[in-house]
Amino acid sequence: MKRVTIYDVAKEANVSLATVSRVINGMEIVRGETRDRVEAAIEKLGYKPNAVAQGLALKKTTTIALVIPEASFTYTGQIINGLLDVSKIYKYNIMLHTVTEGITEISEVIENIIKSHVDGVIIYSDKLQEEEIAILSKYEIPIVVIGDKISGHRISSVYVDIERAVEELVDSYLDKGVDDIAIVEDRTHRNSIKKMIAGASRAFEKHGKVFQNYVQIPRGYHNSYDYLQEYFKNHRHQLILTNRDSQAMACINATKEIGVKVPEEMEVVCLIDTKYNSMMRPQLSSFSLPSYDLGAVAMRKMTKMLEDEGEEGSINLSYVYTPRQTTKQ
Amino acid sequence: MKRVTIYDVAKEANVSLATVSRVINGMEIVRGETRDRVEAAIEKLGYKPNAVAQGLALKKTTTIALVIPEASFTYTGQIINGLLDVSKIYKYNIMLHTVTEGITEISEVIENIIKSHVDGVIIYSDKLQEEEIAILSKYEIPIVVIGDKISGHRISSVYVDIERAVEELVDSYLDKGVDDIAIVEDRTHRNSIKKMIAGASRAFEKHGKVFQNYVQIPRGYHNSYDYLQEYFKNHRHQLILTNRDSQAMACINATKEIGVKVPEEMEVVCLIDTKYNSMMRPQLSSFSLPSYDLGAVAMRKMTKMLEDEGEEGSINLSYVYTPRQTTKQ
DNA sequence: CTGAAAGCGCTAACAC
DNA sequence: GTGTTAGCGCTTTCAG
Repeated sequence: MKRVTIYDVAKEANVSLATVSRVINGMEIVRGETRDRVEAAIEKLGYKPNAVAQGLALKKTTTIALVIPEASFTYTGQIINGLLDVSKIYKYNIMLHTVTEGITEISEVIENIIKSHVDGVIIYSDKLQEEEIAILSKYEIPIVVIGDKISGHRISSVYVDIERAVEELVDSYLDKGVDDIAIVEDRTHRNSIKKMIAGASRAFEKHGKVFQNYVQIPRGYHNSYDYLQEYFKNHRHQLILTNRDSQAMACINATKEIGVKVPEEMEVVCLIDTKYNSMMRPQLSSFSLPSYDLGAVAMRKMTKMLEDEGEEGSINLSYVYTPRQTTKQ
Repeated sequence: MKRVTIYDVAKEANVSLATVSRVINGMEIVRGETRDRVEAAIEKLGYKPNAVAQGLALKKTTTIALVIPEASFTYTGQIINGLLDVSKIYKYNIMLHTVTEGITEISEVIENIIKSHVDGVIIYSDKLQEEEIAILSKYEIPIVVIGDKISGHRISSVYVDIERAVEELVDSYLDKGVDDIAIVEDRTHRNSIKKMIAGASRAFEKHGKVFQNYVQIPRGYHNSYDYLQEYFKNHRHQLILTNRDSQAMACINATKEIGVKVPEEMEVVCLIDTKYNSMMRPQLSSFSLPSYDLGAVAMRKMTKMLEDEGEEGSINLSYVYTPRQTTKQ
């Protein structure tokens, strides 16, 4: 079937293409009888407006680009779900881009996005590339950043204050006299880890102490598991903080085989968990960061920026700490 | 910064826009000196070709639409990764669409895709909507279906023969005299379940028996867990087959609390697992369907269809059964 | 209320 | 080799 255009419809309905354009755009000024005729023609021909041509004429593509780190969608999946649900409401399409350290040059992705003429871009990346954002800004593309507090001209953000979360938790432990606290520092989420450490440091400082325990583990469950098994042979901590549930599980599984009891001898808390947490034993105490909301709110913010110019700002989403079986109380 | 167009570049370089078009498309016929001048202008102005305009002129958007069920990216995530890696190589953009029963009308998504004028669409959906495929075909949009064997004019597919996988497994158990075998029938993956049952049925038939055990569970881990706990109070099976690792875990956790020993008293095998399988105890015996490859091969197939017309066909990807701790041997 | 025509940015013959 | 020009399909003044 040859793609039918607005001309075909116009001819069929015996009107000009301008009129057809008016009815597909729901303009009220078209006379009822004419409208019916056009709609009949559209129906008969199976006409669908060409979004590409509309995009050209309107300088507006109604699609926004989403940039995420590839790898485990276990975490980003929820963000995507939130984003898509909202994008559906506002009729935006989503162009998906992933960046993988070493594999995908982020600059290529940015280049691509610029060429695409998307209406905006939502970036969720652990390592926020100032430089890339600057380029996008130069082309005046509205940006919403997920996970980092940052704002500016045509730039908004949605984030969770990880630093404060960790600070509060560590603070409460220090109050109880627990001060052998360690943060597992994976290679994949440097930025988050930095914030976690900053939060812990602040809490320690408040107690006149200095925080310095971070355990650097290699990437991937198996590697970190092996590493941790070795590590725990001659290290012990009262509380371990990790970024992801998988890392927390690696710690727990590694110590289990050496006979360390969780939570009696070692407590464990992670920032982000997945649905698998409810299937695992012990169930991890976690902050359950609101992933779905991060996505949904980011998309909502984007639509606002697109509709009423100058709606920039950063939104701080709240978290809920949920103690489960890996902490004492 | 006002978006610079091909005209601006042409003026800056003192050539016609046709020449600029030639150099950005890498046509060799441009004289070296001219090319340099144009490239200098492009660089100076920060010009990026407008993909929308190119799309209109070429009737080719170099973007393909991906349709997946929303919800758990834990499984589809790998498919997406495979797809994106390949799409990067061939310079295609991915438009992400999700369909959720009850929330998103699939017909709306299809409508959207048609308007977008994508070059092709890759569909991964448990319930393959013949009707939707028919509509896409009508508009002559090349399709690659993931997970179902189907092909036709401009339609290809990439799948794993689940039916055979289950048949072989069940057959081997029947050979050993184990015949109290049940399949967990979740509400979410009807199509897969149908194939699993078909496979089991064939094996049973071969042994002069008839398969009839399917346990219908509700959606979601908690619901199914509760349901199964009730169920196992007065039902026992020697072997349980599930679609996802989460469902297998629900069975295991539900029976554990009643004192059923896995794998001694009950064996469990799932079709698809995730990275969490290596963290859980017991580790599930599984088929580990090649999710990443499904995505990668599907995308590769799509590029082939797009380049050389008439490359349709269906590709059967192989699986590997990996016995772990939930089966006896 | 409807039509004619210019223009969105780029490609692809077709001339020169 | 390089420029001219006619579209690609749609929106949007501006007339009528």
